[in-house]
Amino acid sequence: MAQQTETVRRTPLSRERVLSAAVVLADESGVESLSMRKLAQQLGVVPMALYKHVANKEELLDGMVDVIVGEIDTGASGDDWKSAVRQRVLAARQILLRHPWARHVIESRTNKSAVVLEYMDAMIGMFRAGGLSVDLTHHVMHAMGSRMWGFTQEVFDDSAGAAAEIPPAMLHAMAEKYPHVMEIAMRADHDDESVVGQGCDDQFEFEFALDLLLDGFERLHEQGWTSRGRST
Amino acid sequence: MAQQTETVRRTPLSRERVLSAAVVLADESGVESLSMRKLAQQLGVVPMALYKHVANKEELLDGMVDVIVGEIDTGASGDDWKSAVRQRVLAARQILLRHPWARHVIESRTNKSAVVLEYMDAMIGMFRAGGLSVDLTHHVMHAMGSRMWGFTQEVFDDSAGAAAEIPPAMLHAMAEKYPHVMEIAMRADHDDESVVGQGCDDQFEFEFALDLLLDGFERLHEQGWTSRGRST
DNA sequence: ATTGACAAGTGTACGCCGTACACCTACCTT
DNA sequence: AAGGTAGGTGTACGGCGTACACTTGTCAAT
Repeated sequence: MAQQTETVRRTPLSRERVLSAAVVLADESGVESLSMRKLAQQLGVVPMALYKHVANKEELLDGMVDVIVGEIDTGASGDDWKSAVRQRVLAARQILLRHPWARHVIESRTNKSAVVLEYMDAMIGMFRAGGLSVDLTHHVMHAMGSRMWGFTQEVFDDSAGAAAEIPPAMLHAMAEKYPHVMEIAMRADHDDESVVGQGCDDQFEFEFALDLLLDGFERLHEQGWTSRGRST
Repeated sequence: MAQQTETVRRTPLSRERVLSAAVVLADESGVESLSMRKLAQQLGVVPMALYKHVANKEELLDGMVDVIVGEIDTGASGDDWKSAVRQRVLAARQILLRHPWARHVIESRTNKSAVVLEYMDAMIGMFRAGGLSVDLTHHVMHAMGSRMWGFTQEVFDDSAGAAAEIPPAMLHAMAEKYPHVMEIAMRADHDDESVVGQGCDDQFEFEFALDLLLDGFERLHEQGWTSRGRST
């Protein structure tokens, strides 16, 4: 009678199954509420089972980043380096936008996996192929910062969108205390002759900054930049 | 005999005392190991006592950011807007460097305190005083991102400094897999004719990117920038 | 001098977390 | 048939944030 262990013997765990379940869970309810226990439950397994596939939670997060970075479209393009980089970064952005938690996780990771190193190596290669010197490329990569992953750290919170729900009295008080902030927030909010609509257009802001940087890189490159201001 | 409750009745807690003790603790052992319980112990008090002065841990972190931001030297300068902003940002950087944990905390905060809003308002004011339009200033602030606090998100980890401790065999393997990364890492590492010394010079990288951005802002401003590419 | 309100600090307890460690069990190799 | 091994289990521990009920010390009004 001994029934076949269970109806059909569920598909076994694997590192891949663990990681992608974790990504799904983070997409759904945020990375801050992702726990080994909830992840295990989702997979119909006891928490400790996960530890046969990932060393610990840190490594789980590393793996999740790899999954995301692996999704980035790295289709080659024969364009000039600027367009190539631009295209790659915007492709990364498309992916990152679908996994809002990834921003935070990427920033907090300290070890770089093979997948991440490959991505970075390829991007460095784009600048080098464009003729930028090793040194200039080095600085340029630093200047890119997390923008190479397609996100800005949104220090400048979208105070505009929220303005609608703030009582007028408080709005007035804020306008007195933070006149410049309000000026910008209000403009972004109801500037009817612009495209923005609600709040401000994150995509526009991102491309604005990206192009500013790329143009700056190009200018330095054309001027034959060499460690200005440093002794030879 | 009843001794006077305790030798001398310790100085009472206060929000300020709690916050600055938290800052000290984070400076010493990192923000990730800062807990309400350890903080309480440090203050010679039971954990729940803290909750009379901060609502919860989130608010504690907010308050810690305020302490740091409050330290930033905001001495006015009569210079042109570019130098003024540059000076302010580098002042912020000096403070942030002394509190490495603040980077992460500032980035993860979602609510902006009065102190933070004041800082941002002042910085916006600098651009406006320099004659930049509201729109341009808006985009410029986005482009600054967390650089306005004096830090870059160090996505590009200092692989150079670490290279010294990696066995040559692995170094060789890495050079084959990530040639461009290695090229940069090695150059930054033992480029004897540069100032850099060990690894790469973070301060230089920061100023490089900051100046690139500021120069870009200036150029756009001089060209009378108006929402390029957007319909009127 | 008595009262009583109120702010500050305490003690206990709950539910969550990551994970060490010993165990079982199914399967594969020989 | 024997035994090694990889994958899944169960129990348990110490740490976390914090709810809630409590004592205590202080001071103003009576």
